[in-house]
Amino acid sequence: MRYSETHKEETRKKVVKAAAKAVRAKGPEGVGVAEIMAEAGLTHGGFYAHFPNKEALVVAAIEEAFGQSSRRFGKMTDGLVPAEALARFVDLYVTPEHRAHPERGCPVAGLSSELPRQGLPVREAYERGVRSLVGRIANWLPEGTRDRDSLAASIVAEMAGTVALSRAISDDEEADRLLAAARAGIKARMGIVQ
Amino acid sequence: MRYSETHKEETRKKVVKAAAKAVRAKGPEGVGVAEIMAEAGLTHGGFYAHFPNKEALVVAAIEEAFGQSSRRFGKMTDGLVPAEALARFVDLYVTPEHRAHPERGCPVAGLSSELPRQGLPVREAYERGVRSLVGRIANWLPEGTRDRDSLAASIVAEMAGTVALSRAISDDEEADRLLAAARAGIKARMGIVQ
DNA sequence: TGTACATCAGTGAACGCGCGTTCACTGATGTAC
DNA sequence: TGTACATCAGTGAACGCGCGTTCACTGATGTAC
Repeated sequence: MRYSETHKEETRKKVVKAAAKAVRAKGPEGVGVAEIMAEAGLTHGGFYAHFPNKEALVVAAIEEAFGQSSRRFGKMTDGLVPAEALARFVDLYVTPEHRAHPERGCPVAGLSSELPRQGLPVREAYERGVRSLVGRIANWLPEGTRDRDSLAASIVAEMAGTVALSRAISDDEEADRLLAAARAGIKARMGIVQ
Repeated sequence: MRYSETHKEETRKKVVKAAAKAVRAKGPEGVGVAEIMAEAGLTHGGFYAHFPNKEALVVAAIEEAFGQSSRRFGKMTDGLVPAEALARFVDLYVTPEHRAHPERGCPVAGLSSELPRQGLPVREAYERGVRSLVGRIANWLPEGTRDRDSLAASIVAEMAGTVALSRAISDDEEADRLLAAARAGIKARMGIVQ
């Protein structure tokens, strides 16, 4: 073979990573086939050797984006007891840093409003990602909690909604105050729950 | 004149209303000049007698959308004392009804993730709308509350984030449980604040 | 009172551009005989 | 060992379509003289 055995798979990964970044930064419509291929060092024609169409790339990109976020947050809360892990998570998620970098942030914060309008395969990939994130949070909630999943989903919604809204506020300091108020609110809520 | 004196203004209003519906349902990129003009009973060529470009229409549509939502929610909380108004607002906003109808819902819930990527005029219009909504909520918070605006913004983020996330959950009952959990959470938080 | 011209909302063809997708082709390597 | 053919990731031109924008034109009415 002209290329190593893993070559094609490596190329695919490069393409998906570039797409994961683009989909977070610019949304599903902002992912351009030619642009993504160029970022992976290729020309656009070769795209269809890897994916049947653009939608398949967006699906893979969303899965990759959730996977990346999951691994990053996983590492940072690893070994902590549930209550600490949850507090840590909130302190990592609801931050000016996260507000400033959608391109490597949580897909829920970056795509929440537009994703429900996508085609079924994309929505399904997104929903799987949401469920996985909600599941992680749910596991950190006290065992006796009633309807843990709904509560966890509600916390995810609150955090993601806050980061999304903070991005709409042009004044940095004002946005920081919103983020701080939200962190306090979520933590207070956790206190109530326990 | 061929048309009545108010004719052009009426046409413009029709166009803006159609655009306000479209921008909520499909986002700024989902607003098509030809489609909007057709909904107003006109052909696309006449568009530029009313707006310099599509972006100006999107700006007007966002202003209209916030205005509509504001008037609707205003009516429904009119005359209530602050705490009641806030509770009423939450009960109207965080609902299956709102989840099911983005096309007449709050622009924050429908556009939060994609709006920060728009051009400056659009972002500014959106930010004005957000501020107006936040201001309304802030006025309902007890006077002694520290940093009312940030707290109000955080509540808006929570409500809008919840509705947006609920739209990503395909199972209706599961989505309803999320909405109920969020309503309870927000109200509990209001209890803390007071 | 009549004629020529101005006004202006709206029409519809056309243009340009971006973008997803297709397809004939390339060129390096593996395989059959 | 050599020759012909198969394989396959990638190339780059071309196609088709949607969509924002432009522009010459229409036709009804108002105005100047």
